[in-house]
Amino acid sequence: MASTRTDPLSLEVVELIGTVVSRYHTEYDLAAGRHSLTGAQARVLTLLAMAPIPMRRIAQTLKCEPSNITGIVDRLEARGLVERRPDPADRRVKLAAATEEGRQTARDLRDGLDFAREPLAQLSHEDRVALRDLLRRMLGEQP
Amino acid sequence: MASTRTDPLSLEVVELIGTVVSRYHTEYDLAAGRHSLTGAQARVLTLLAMAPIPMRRIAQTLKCEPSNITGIVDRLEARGLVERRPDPADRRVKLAAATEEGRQTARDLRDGLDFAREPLAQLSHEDRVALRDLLRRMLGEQP
DNA sequence: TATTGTTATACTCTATAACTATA
DNA sequence: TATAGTTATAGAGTATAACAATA
Repeated sequence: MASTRTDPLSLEVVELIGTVVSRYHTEYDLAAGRHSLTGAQARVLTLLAMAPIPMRRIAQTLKCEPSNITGIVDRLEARGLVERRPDPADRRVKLAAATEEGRQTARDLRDGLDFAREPLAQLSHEDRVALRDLLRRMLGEQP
Repeated sequence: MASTRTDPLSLEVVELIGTVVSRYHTEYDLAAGRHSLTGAQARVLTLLAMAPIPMRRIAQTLKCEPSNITGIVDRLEARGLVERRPDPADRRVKLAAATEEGRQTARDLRDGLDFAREPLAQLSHEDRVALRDLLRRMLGEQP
């Protein structure tokens, strides 16, 4: 088998994925902008809409330094989308949690992500099933 | 047919693509970092490695304001990876062009993008052909 | 007048290091 | 002493507005 890094087919797939990434990124930031959120703020809010988590774990999930999260949560908190709560089990920890308004904004954000509409609409149901299975396998998830 | 924005299959595909985007982004920035480049600098350099283009067109391609490009090209130029040239046809225009060292760095950057290695290696040749065709169709390119 | 690139400004994100309050 | 969160700082990316040179 040819190397996964140099054969023309793999290079083309990587380039196509690069195009998808660029397009997804553009539309994600657009959707965030409609709610006056930056991309980073939207990602944190989406995370917190699922469950309250400690500041440090937000940083781990987003792969950035914990000190950055302070400012991002500050700005989300100033807008009433997020709040900090004490952790009864460890008084050092602060749990960041989405407010009801924050959860609603997260839902709007997801529903407003146009990515699903235009590019995905090019594919039939069968195509989407095939794409889902390929992506699952590629990412090493369960079938 | 169910809405492309709300049916469970499409939502899962969008989520899977989100995971791919996150992973691609992480590895792209890692590859750029190995050359002491930021993501934005790496994207501009990759673009200029193909052909010299006016400052304004870089901004259009990257979907940002032209004023931002000044600083990014400044930093690439300070490292000898890029140079500004006059456009003989229009003295207002400056053409940004990769130097030989810049083109070599762009090649190293592409070859060092590990994305092709790990996730794509999970797929057989036939799988990659199928993925390529689905992505092409999704992005509205020629078969 | 319109366009190209730049400068100036302000905000956000990012990493690093030092600090505080807990553990 | 170790850890969680914060503050302070500096660099980079971003948008906006105003400017000089050229068309």
